[in-house]
Amino acid sequence: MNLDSIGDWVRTHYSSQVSPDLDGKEVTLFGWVQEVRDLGGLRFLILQDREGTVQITIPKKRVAPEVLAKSGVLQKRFSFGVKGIVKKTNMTTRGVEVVPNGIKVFSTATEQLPIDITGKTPANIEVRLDARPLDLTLESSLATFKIQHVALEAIRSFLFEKGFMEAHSPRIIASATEGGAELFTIDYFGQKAYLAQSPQLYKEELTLSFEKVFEVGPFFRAEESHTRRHLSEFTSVDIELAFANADDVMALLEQVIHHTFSVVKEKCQAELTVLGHNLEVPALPFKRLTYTQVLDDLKAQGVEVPWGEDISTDAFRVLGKIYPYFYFVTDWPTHAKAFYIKPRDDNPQVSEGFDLMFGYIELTSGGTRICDKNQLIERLKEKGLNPDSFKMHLQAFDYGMPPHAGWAIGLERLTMILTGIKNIREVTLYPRDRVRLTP
RNA sequence: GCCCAGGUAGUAUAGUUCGGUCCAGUAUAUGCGGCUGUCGCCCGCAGGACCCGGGUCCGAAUCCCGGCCUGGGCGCCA
Repeated sequence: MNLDSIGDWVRTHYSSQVSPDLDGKEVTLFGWVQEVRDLGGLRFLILQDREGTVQITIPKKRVAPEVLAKSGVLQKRFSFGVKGIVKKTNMTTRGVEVVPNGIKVFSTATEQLPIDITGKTPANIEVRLDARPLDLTLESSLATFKIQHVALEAIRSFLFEKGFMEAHSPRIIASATEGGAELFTIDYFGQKAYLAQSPQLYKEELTLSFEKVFEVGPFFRAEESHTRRHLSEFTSVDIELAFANADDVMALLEQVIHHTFSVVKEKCQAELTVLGHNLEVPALPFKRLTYTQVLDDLKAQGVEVPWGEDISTDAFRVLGKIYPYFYFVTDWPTHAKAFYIKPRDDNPQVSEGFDLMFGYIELTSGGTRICDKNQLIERLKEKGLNPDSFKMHLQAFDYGMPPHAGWAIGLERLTMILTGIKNIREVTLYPRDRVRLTP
């Protein structure tokens, strides 16, 4: 087959911009064949681009022979261009169609696609992920990642507005940031190194200089998790704020969430419709429950959790039924939290750490951090960690570590909530989990 | 790491209970033919599958054993 080059053709419109008021005008469209419906004397092509679809109508007896011939070779997913006249019509759902004067075929596709790109016969998740480049062309996939894009843009602009500086901490690190055994090891020129599980210590150190700092980036957990809400590589939206405590950053967090939901609801109505998701902008403030209150609520539901113990997923599922939307859980037992979380001054058994839950899913965790070096060393020891391993971090506490607090949002989990999609792998372009390393 | 469920055409599934009616049905996709207003187009025809290996049996998609692969739950967490 003879393929065409773009030549002097320049896209004039995306599919979504082809509107009835362009009636009679010539447009140049680039995209892919989503569907061909051939009725004999009449052929319909659905051109898809990243913004949507538009119908190309070919009345076989009334177009130039070369246009007819070109339109005849087109199959699903062929990349092509159309130069044609917009026609206002009540025969299509969009109210427009394009009758081509010229067609260019840029590239072909296999006859039998691995998944149904029109969404009539949906494929299972592993089939979709194996064919991810194609799967991402589905309107539902595009809608998902458009929403994630808009959400992240909203978060960034909100934080910029509040005076935060964006930072980039290392992914390759020399020792465990939080002391867990859940790090991936790598060979760093013969030296043992790790992939960062969080930017926690670096962003704390940056409060010395930047004061208000955030980072968006991938982090790595070598946990053999097998659930619909865990990844080996996930994207964290991390902030740290100097001269602030948990209450301050909780207030900031709920504003960020509120803003993000508002922007997505406003800008992504079409995408939400494609996904069939009705997004509610949450009312502020979010409910604040102490750990102890949560235990009482659970007890009332017949779920006994001894004070001091972690709350199991099953227990959170019960709690999520009582509080199906956003809620904070505060005042966690100190020993249940990471070493850098500050114990309360009035009751050291209880910490200033918090989680932001959505139903049973933990979306964010954060808290006031310890800024006193000796206290931090004590907490390291209590956690069974060796302060010597944290020497490089601890030096920051010799240079006037300010009181500070922060949190981390799981971007993929946020996207799940925004889209209503139940599997975290669907909202991740190329997910990495216990068994998946490709594509 | 522990536990559960499952592998049937490109895709999604029926059939597995209680072995024979299944050289495996349906939808969609693909190929060919037809059709001038489709938009889950329609009509006709065609090709296309029981994860792998072993076992039981007259007979295995179905039962048993082993392997491989996948999904999900727990723990952990974002």
